[in-house]
Amino acid sequence: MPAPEASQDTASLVKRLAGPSVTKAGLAKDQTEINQIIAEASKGSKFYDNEKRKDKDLTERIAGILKQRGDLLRNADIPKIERTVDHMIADLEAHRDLTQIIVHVDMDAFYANVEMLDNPSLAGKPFGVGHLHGVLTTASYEARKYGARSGMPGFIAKKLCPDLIFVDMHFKRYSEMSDVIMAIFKQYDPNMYPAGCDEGYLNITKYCEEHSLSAENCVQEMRERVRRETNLTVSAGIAPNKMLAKICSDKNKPNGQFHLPFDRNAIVSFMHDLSIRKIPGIGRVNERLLESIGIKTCGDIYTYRATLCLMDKYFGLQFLLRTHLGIASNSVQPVQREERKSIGAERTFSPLGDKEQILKKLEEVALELESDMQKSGWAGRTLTLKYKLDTYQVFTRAKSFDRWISKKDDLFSTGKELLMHEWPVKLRLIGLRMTKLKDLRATEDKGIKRFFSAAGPSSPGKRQKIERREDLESEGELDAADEAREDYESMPGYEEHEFEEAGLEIEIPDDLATGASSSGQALRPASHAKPPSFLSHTKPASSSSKPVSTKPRSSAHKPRSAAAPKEGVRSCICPICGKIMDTDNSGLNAHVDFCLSRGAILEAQVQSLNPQERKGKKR
DNA sequence: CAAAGCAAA
DNA sequence: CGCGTTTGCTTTG
Repeated sequence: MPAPEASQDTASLVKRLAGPSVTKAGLAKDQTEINQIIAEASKGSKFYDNEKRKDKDLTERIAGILKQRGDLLRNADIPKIERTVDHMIADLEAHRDLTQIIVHVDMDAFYANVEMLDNPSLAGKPFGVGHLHGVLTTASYEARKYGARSGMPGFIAKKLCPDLIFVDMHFKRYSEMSDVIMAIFKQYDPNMYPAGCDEGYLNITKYCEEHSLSAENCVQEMRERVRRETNLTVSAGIAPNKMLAKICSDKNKPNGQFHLPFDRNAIVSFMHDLSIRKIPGIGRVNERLLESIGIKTCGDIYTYRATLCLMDKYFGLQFLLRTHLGIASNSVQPVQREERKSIGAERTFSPLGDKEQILKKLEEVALELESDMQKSGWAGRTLTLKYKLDTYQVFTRAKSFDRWISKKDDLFSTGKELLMHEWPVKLRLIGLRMTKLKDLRATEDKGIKRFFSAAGPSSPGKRQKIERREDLESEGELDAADEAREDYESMPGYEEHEFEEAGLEIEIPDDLATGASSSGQALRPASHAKPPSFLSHTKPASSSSKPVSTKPRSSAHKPRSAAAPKEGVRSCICPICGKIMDTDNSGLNAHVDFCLSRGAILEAQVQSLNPQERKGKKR
């Protein structure tokens, strides 16, 4: 037993080292001991030092937040604030929608179980999919009992479970099986939303109606079909919205399902004792931030509502209130747009300091990116170089162009240019990412041209976007925009499934129609009720914290490009400058881009007038 | 616009 | 022994 560190709170560091996917388990009896072993195995490494540094940073950040909390609470009219928040809650409650039956389906230890299918001798044995020298993508349930988990480095998993067997990955197989199960799910909801290759969301309201089935029987039947046709098991959660369904699918995993009563009180009490860490969107950092002010469970959110209101900028009051109430989006849609935001490639290697060797890696990455971009038909205007020092510190350097980039030579030379500016460095990872993309395949499907070219939809590529917005009025929840990616042709390398709770695409508040504007809500910064993302650095208290100004300051806000314009064909108005134009969608987009970047540049310039000197260490 | 950081699959 | 990859999004400068 290692003696407690002399320094300070070792607990948070030990927990951090355990990795991000420690959440549920329900398996390993003594997580503490496991965490100790992990910490022990990591000690002395550069990775460990880096985690230690991050942990210290976070601890300091928390100290700053707590200090500010003290200042704010000192001269605040708590009862009044609480009344205000209670109004917000009533408002949210008034919009609760229990009419839709949402299901989250999640394959059990997907990769591992597929491997077991192809190699029955693995049954009952502890094994992990991955290499001893890499990280596990999945661990069999047997292995999980020892604390081995996905995302864990092989050698640590081996330490926890000496008999652990390492099994190679077979993406082709997983993808194949994925197609099979998705096809089954689609029969229950043609609009289902696949969230990765082994899970998805369904709205089975209609199916149940048409087949006179209860939700539970329906899901039971669906799971049984999957098992029959693939010999794989799937767990499911049934609830009135995606967040709840996601949480529920984990409740009786593996090979089980959980049905949450569609009842307000049942839901709120379900949330009451639920750890905030189970909420999709709340990760390790946000968990610690919330815990620092006393919030461990969703029930605690209500207890500390006044504090949260006062510190909305850090914690995202709206999001947390909805979480506390168990309210979230219940909109399930197919994968509604190919609006990809970025495309990139990166690679880790044993630390290198030699220029030629590093440039070689960069070239490989550039080549890979070019190939990917070509394959999927993209070009971009901003290239970002990412590099990780041998100390595990990560940096990014970007450069924008006035033309579209996609060729390897451009990628490489730009990446080199950006990198040379940082020289000398010793790296363990290098990567390139293109943003501000242009869809090379979409140009002629868009806008008016589409009316003339009755060409076959045969292109092997992607679908076009399908915007639709009318349901904005519909009431209840509604996502502003569910993201979705797709073609997992060139699949990444890992997925991290399983038992990690993992996320789901988060729900999106959409302050528009819902709550928000109506009643007098105080304090409503442009803070989306999105997931939290309450990071931000400690900042001076800016005494402006008066949650009592019954006026939502909505106007002075930068027009979020995504929220406004839709498929325009004829004349449209630029949401930024108001100019009226006759152009198609891509024309408008180009103009909007221009407007936005013009504003951003101006802003950036203005701000850089008073330098801030804050660059840090590096080297 | 550029850079850092969080989260999720 | 040697702790991954891809994407999206928010915040800060």
